[in-house]
Amino acid sequence: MVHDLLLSSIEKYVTLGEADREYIRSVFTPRKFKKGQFLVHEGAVCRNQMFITKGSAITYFIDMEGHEHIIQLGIEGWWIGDFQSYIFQQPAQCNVQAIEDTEILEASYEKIQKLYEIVPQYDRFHRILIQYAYVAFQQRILQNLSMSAEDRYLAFRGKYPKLELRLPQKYIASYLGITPEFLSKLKRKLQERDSKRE
Amino acid sequence: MVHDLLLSSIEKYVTLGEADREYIRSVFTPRKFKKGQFLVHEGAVCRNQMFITKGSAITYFIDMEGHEHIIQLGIEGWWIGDFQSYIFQQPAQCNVQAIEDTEILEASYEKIQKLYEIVPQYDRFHRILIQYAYVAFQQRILQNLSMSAEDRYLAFRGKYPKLELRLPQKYIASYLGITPEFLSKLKRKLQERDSKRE
DNA sequence: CGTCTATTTGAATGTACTCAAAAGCGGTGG
DNA sequence: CCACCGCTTTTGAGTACATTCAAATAGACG
Repeated sequence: MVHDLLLSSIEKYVTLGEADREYIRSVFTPRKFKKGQFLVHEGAVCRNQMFITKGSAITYFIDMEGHEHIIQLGIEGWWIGDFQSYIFQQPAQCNVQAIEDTEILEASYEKIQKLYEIVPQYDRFHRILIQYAYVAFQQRILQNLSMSAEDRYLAFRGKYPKLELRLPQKYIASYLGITPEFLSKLKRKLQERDSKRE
Repeated sequence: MVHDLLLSSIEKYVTLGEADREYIRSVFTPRKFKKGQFLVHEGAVCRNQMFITKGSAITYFIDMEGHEHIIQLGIEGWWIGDFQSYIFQQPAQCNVQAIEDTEILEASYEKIQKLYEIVPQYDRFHRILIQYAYVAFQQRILQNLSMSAEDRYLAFRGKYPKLELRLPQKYIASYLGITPEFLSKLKRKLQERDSKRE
């Protein structure tokens, strides 16, 4: 039911027995957030592993000039949180906020530690998850270093067509590392180019 | 002797017994590279975990315009390689190259898998290493998104004063995501500002 | 319907890049 | 030991990509 998306997401990477599934279900509890609510506040410790089952959320950082920069964004089926804060159980540099009305499954750091012991496959899963997250960050650094804003936007659209439609443009701009104004101009330029082609 | 730096680097994060140390020593074998030699070639699989005991090396990516972009740089006491290629044992997108005459300790993927079983503390160590690497990438993304080239350069100098002195400027520029010409201009501007202050 | 926020548009500006050329530096061979 | 070669760094002029600021327009929500 509620946990199906979570379990199938885990089982993409590791094989679980029915007992494992049952235990994982017992560890993760549902929670709802209204649009705009905070899943994690800057300065607080991110105490939970959080998996989105409905809606969407962003993790962002506020720099010294007060500008927001989105590190991570996610919709249902994705993990969200301040990973850095969670891993080291230290105060978060980032805020995590719901973009739509959002439902998550969450489990505390302590419960996850225990889960690792009882379901070693989950331990393995978590490691794989970190590795993928690491690789995703590396790709993002490479893109930021080597591609223009236009190319990054096109790559984003290609990779996450669903997000493009659901998230406000300003968040996509922030994720890409450009201003919302410039993204708007980029989009117009691309549209003009498209219409000329016909 | 040769393995001391490696062991003390591991023991910063986990506690080892003498038997553990002995086994780790047996797994890692030394290897030397001349300045300019490749530790890993693009397209080949990065088969080894590599730890620098002397010298320095960079991991870089070549984009479609033929420009190099440095993802990672390291001197003695640092791990180096194409982590993505190593983790998934897939062909590397990157080259890894010695900047000075360099000596490393290396262990194959298979040997490391066995090491995980025999020395569980090494398993734990490796996980911690990935977590730190992940966090470092996140910081780098944040810096690229929120800071000017000048601020990034100053942050780099503050964080890695040793590297600043030993590596050619063009590699530092590439790591920071700017052209060598522009870094040269930045340095002059900073010098002029310093001299005025006196 | 009115308010609040998000998006679009335009003009002026700034940061960083490209290209080209000169200067510096290190290694190598005569 | 010096001269030369190749590579790195510096410098300058012109340019491009992206930002800032301000204002208008469009959408979303109560």
